[in-house]
Amino acid sequence: MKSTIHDVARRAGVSVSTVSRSFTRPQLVSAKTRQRVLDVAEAMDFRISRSAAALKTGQSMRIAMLISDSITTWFNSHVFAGLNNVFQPAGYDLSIYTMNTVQARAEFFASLPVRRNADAVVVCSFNIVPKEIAKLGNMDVPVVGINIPNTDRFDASVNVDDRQSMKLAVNHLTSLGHQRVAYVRASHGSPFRYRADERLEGFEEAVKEAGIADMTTSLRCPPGMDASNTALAQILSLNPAPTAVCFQTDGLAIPVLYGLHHYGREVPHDISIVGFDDSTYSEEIGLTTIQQKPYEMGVELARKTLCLIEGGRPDQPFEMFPTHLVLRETTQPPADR
Amino acid sequence: MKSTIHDVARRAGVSVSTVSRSFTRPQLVSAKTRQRVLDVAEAMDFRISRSAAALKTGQSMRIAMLISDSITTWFNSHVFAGLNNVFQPAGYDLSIYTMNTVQARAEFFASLPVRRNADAVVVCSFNIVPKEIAKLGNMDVPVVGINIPNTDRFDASVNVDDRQSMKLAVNHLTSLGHQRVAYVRASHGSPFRYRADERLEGFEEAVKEAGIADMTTSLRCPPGMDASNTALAQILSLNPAPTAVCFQTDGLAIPVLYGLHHYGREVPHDISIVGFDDSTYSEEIGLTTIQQKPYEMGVELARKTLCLIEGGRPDQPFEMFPTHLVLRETTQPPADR
DNA sequence: CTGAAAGCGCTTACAG
DNA sequence: CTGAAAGCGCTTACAG
Repeated sequence: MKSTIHDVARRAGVSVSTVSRSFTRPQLVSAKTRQRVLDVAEAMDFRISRSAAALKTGQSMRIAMLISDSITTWFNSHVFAGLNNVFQPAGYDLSIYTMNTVQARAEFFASLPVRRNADAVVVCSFNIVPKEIAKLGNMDVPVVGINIPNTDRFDASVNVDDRQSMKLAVNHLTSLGHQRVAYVRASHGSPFRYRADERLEGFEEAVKEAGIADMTTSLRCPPGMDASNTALAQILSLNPAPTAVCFQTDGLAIPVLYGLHHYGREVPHDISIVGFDDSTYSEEIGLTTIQQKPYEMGVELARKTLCLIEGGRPDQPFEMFPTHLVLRETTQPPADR
Repeated sequence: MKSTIHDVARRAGVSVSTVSRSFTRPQLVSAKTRQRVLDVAEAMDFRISRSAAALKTGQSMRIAMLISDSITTWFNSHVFAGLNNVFQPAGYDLSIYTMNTVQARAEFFASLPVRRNADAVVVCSFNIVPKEIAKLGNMDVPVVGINIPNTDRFDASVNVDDRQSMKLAVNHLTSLGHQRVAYVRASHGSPFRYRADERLEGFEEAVKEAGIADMTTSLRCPPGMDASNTALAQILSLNPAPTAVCFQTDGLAIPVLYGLHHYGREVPHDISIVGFDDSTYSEEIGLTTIQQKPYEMGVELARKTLCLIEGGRPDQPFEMFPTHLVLRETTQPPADR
C-alpha cells in the first residue's frame, strides 16, 4: 500500500542505495539517475520514512524543550516559534515537556524520558538546579538554554541581561525627575523566579544609585486572577503616591494601566508606567517598556543547537541579546515638578 | 555507551522479548521478572528507542498540526497546548506546519512532507479547500479539524458556532436598547477568513432580526500595526456615533477600548463594547465578550484523534462546543435612552 | 557513479 | 510465562 524504498528502487531499475542517496546525498548520484529516481518516487507518492532513517543513523530527530509553565505564555510561545522555524526545516521535531508542578518536575528528572529520544535539550527560562543539569549532561547530547540563570554545564545559551535591562527602565524614570517610584513584581513561587529576582535586584540597584531608595516601594502580586487587581489596589493606596511604577512584565502593567484609567488616574500625567517585554498589545496601547525579542532568540539558539548536533562549535556559544528601552506614551516627567 | 534492549536482556538474564514486553505489555510478564527487568533497565539508564519501536510497529508516533498563521496567537497556542497535553503522554510528538504564505501552502500540499511520517493530521482553523482535503485523505491516516468551515471528508472535528455566537453578542446589545451598533472586523486576507465571514454574517442576521440594520455600520481594520488605530479612528468619526460596537476578536477590541478612554469616550457610559474569544487580559480588563475555550477544544479533539488512530470511532466525531456570553463591565443600556 | 550486504533496535507471531 | 527468529525501512562502509 505505502511504497518503500525497495518499491521505488525496483520501478526505477536501481538499487536501494541509489534511491537513498538520491534523497539524502544527491551529489553522490548522477543527475540523470537522480532525476529518474525522484520522478518514480513522486509518481509512487514515496517519502523517506523518518523513523527508519532515524533508527539507522542513531539520531532521534527530536529535540526536547523544557518549560516550567505553559507554552501559551507570550515568552514561551515566541521562543517555541523561533526554535521550530529553524528545527522543522532541518528535519527535527520539537517536543514540549512542561514541568509546572514540583512533582512533574521531579518525575521528569528522575525518569528522563528524553534519554535516547532526543538529539538536544533546550531549557527555557528555567531555574534549573545543578543536579538537574548534571542529569541532562549525562544524556550525552547538547544541552542549551534560553534565559537561564547560569550557563555552567551548558553547551550554548542565549540570554538577556534582566538586571541591567531593569536599570534602564529605572534610569529613564529618574532622569525624568521621578523620585517616588514603585515596583510591581509577581509573587514568588513563579517559575520565572530567577528572572524576577534579577529584575528586582536591578531595580533596587538603580534606585540606590539614584539616591531615591528610601522613597521606593516594592509591591507583590499574589498568584491568581486578581494579581493585577491587588497591585492596583496597593498602588492607589500608597501614601505618598508614587509618581512612577515599574513592572516586572507588561502582562502585569497592562491591566494595571487600564485600572488606573478606570479610577481616574491619568497616565502619564498623574503617574508614569514602564513595562518589561514589549509583548501583546504593548505597542498598540503605547506602553513604554523594555523590549526583548524571544522569537529572534529562539531562532539564534536553534542555529547554535544545530551546529552542536553536527559536532561543530557555535561562533558564540553564550550570547547575550540586547534589550531596548522603547519610549512610547506612558512616561513623562512628574507633574509636580 | 548507550545501552540497548540486548544489554538489558543479558544483564537481567532474560530474552529481549521479555524486556520489550516488560515495557510495552507488562501484563504479559510475571510480576517478578518484570520487576527485575525494570530494575536492571533503570540501573543501566535504558529507555526504549522510540525510533526503533516506531519503525517496527509502522507508526510514526508523530501527529501533524496544520496552521495558517503563527503558533503564537492566542487561539493557536491554546489549541496546541490542549492537543499536546493529551498527545505527549500517549507518546506522540506534535509537529507544527505553518502555511502563512500562498507559496508555502502550495508547496506543502504538493509535496505532503507528512506522508508516511504522521499518524494523524490536525487542521486548525484553516479555510482548507476540497482539493487539499482530498490530498490529506489519500494519506490514509485520520484527518481531524478544529474550527473548520466544513466537515466533509474529515474523520472528526471540534467546532464552535461562530455565527450563532456573534448573534448572542448582538442580541445582548439590542436587548439593552442599543440601536446604532457598529461591527469591527479584520481585513480580508486573514487566514481566519471563513470564521470572520461567519461572525459577520451572524452580526448582519442579528441586526436584521432586530430591525436596526439601517443604523449599523461594518468597519474594516487593514492588516498591520495600525489595525486597531484605523478602527478607532473610524468609530470616533462615525456620525451619528454608534452607542455600541461588536468586535470580531478581543484582540481588536482591547486596543480600541484603550483608545476610546484615551480620547475621552467612557466605556460603557458613552459606548458599549463586546469582544469575541475571552482571550488574554479580557477578564482583568472587564471586557464583556463571547467566550470560547480553545484549550479544552484541543484536549477533546486529541482524544477523538487517539481513538481514531487506534481504529475506534469517537462517540461524537463531530462536536460543537458551546460559547458563552460573559457579562463584564463594558456594556450597559445606551445613555440617551 | 552504483550495488550487495550488514545492521540500526526494536516488536510480535509462533512455538513451547 | 518466556524465548528464538524474522523483519520493519532505511543508511553506509566497502567493493567494484
